[in-house]
Amino acid sequence: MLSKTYQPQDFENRIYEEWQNKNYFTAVIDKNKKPFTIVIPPPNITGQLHMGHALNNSIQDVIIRFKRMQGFSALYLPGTDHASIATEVKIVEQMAKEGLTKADVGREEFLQRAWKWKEKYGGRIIEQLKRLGCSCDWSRLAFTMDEKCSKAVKHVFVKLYNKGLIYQGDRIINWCPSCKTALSDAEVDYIEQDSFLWHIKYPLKDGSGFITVATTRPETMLGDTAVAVNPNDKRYASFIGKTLILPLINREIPVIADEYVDMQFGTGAVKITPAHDPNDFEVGARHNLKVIRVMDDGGIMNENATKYDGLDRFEARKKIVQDLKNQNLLENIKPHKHNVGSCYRCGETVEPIVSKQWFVKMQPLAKPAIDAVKDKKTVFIPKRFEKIYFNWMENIKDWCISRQLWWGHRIPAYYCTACGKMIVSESDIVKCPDCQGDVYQDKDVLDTWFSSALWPFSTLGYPDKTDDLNYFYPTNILVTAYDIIFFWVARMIFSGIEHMKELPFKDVLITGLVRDELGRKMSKSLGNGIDPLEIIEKYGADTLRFSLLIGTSPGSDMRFSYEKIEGCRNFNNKLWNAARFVIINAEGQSLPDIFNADKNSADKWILNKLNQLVVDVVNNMEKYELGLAAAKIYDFVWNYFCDWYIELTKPVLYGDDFEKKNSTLSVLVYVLDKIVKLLHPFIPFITEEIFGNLFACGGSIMVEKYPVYNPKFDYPQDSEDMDIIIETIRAIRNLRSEMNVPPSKRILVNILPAGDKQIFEKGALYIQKLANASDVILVNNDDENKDNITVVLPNCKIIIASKELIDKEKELIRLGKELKLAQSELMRAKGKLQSQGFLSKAPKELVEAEKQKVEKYSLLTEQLSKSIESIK
RNA sequence: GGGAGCUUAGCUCAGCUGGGAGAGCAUCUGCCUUACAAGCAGGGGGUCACAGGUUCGAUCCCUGUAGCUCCCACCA
Repeated sequence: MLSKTYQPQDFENRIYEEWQNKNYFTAVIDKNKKPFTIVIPPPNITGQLHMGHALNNSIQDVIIRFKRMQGFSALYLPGTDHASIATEVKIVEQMAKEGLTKADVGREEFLQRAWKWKEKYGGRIIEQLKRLGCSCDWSRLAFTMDEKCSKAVKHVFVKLYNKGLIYQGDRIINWCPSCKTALSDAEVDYIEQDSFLWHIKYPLKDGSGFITVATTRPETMLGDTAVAVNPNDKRYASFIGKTLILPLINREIPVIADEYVDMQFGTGAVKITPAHDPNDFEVGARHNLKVIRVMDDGGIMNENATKYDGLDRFEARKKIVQDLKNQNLLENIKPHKHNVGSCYRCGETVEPIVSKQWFVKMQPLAKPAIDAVKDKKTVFIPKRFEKIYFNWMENIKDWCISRQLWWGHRIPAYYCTACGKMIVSESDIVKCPDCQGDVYQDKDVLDTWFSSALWPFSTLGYPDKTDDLNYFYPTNILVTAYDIIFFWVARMIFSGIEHMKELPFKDVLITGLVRDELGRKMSKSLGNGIDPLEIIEKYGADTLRFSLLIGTSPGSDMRFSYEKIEGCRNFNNKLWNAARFVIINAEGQSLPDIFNADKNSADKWILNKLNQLVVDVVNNMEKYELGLAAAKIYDFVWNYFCDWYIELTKPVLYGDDFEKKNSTLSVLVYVLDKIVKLLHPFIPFITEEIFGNLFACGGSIMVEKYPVYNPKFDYPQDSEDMDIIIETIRAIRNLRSEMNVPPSKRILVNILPAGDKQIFEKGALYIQKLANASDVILVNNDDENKDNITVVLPNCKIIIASKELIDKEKELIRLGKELKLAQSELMRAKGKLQSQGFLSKAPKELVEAEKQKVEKYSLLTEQLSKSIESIK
């Protein structure tokens, strides 16, 4: 027996265990079934479940459960990401507490610690996903650094290297002085900061004057190897080719001309520091300038900085500015806002520096990846995100993939200590193949996203041609937030094309961000994050899932709100109690088969509405319009099934005709069964619990069929008739309320049908019970008694003769209101029909409908006026 | 500098290809009616940001304006 209120804590965990024990999550390769695959965006092993995960995985789970119920062999492949930098930062922090550094423990021990850490904490988020109810195939749980994925990484690296798409080179890259590693362009966040534009005088060697340059980073001047001006700049024409003396260092540097210089900005003269600025690096390359690094990997000035050697870069800046001032070389300091790049992991200001790194050549990979999306082989939902994708792909630069970290996939390149030869190899190398000399492996590891890019196929066994890969690839849909389109989605697309010759997924469903109640991004630093687990504890996973899904739309951010959570909890409670009603009544009865049952008009009405709902919902689900689908079911359950159908069954259930009772019960059970099946993907636990109690057959709703349209239960006429009865009940209730009739008071209701009398004959009992009437009498004509209150509806006239209940004034006001409404409707319809354009161009049905409205409302107006007259 | 999104009831938001504005919450009135007070019945509340255009007809399509938000670029 179900408890009186919905208590998710009583069953969620138990049900999840049952599902696992029965292996319902394990996808089976079945040639008779179509596969449907989703690979999880692997959460970082450092992570704990946050609202973003909760949203993202709820969506994936809804889709996979829906497809599973539709008969697909549905695989929801879970896994975690080693998160190179993020994890390494954690380990370093952990060691710092023991007073240790990476250098102290060395690579081996560091990695041991990292693996230990992974074993201890890497599974946290997996357990949390289980609490959420995710039906992931845990037997296929993957990890970006497991054997399978590592094999794929090495294979791909070697393949791309041999193809000339991976190369090593001295290039300017983003460097994090805190993490002490190179970063890709995508890993740098730009934050606007208030700073200054320092104007510095660079004297000419011949003593004939000076050029003033403007810079935001005076400390880099120590690495200047030229000053550039625009070739069209008349102010500086005579300076081009002359030599300057770099202050503080006294290096001779040339004045060069380059189109890159914007004449409008600053002084129109730019100091060129090829080692510490990406643009300057380009200019330097064009003019064969020397590249002089003045900082080390920790952001400390080096020996090239002469007397500033050993100073932190920001200390050096202060000192240099002071020294320039003292030498009278500082012409001006202007406040200036500019964007400063910072490390996306630690927030430290990144330093562009020239360094030897590994790169992926992007042009050849990007081209087919752009075409594929243009050809709609992969579709973004919503579509607008395709622009973001194109924009990035079309302007892509080579991808810096080497990281000076220890936690990650080691680059499979080896160097011979004897002959210096470099060997790139999938298998481990111990001796140089040329000279048999000792070799050592490249010390760097790969960007985390290098392995993530292979995720849709590395997890299925690539490069081996496994059965899984053959059956489950390509995957069907990728569900992810918009903030990792560049990091991940784009890279998976070109990787899938390059290595599998097939796109990794058909659809990309982009989710929005879950913001806090004030609309702010949830973040650690703000401390405004809401823990999904706390919500699950208190309200249940189903409630959390439903609140994240109902009424939301792809790609747009949503606001978390406790009000919504409670609303969804209330819905679950409503569903729970509706189920309780059905189960209490149906228990122990032997019910007739639904197809043979003798169905009354209410039964037919709800079956017809259910059919419409099923069609709508499946349609929405197929298009991944989960928010709409959920809202429609919610509406049906509450406003049709509970508020009307259950109430309509009561006169039958509390009557004494057993046959009718059992027929109605069979419909109640049938509809409830479909409801919980429709809802199961969204709220899997409560629906399973109800299903189990409803049928007590030991089966699981998880493996039941998703509802489909049933042509046997199409009852358009009965449905329309019942709508009329409902409308009539509403009108009476409305009248009672406006007339202040106490709920306990029963009133006699006369009804004069406007058309088909049968509708009301069939519906009289419903009207009586639901409108609290002492009796309902069908009359043939209106006696127009002045003491009657009448309500004119399109299909009938309600006449109530209880004059003691009537307040004449109120009744006149009410009738006046109705008359006004009817008149405005009449005008509207007439107006439409007067337009020649409408008559000739609008669809015929619409014109016909308007004509009928004119008829209907003229009649209504006439009758209402009569009523008003009669009361007066 | 380039691009995207948003602006709908007091609040939070839906509204799929143009054919009479919706939900939840809040609010007001009345109800402990034997599934549910986490509830029931009824009510009030909107120039769909603004201005043009296309159309017989625009919340929806086009153009422009304003405000807010975000992404990309990185003029030193």
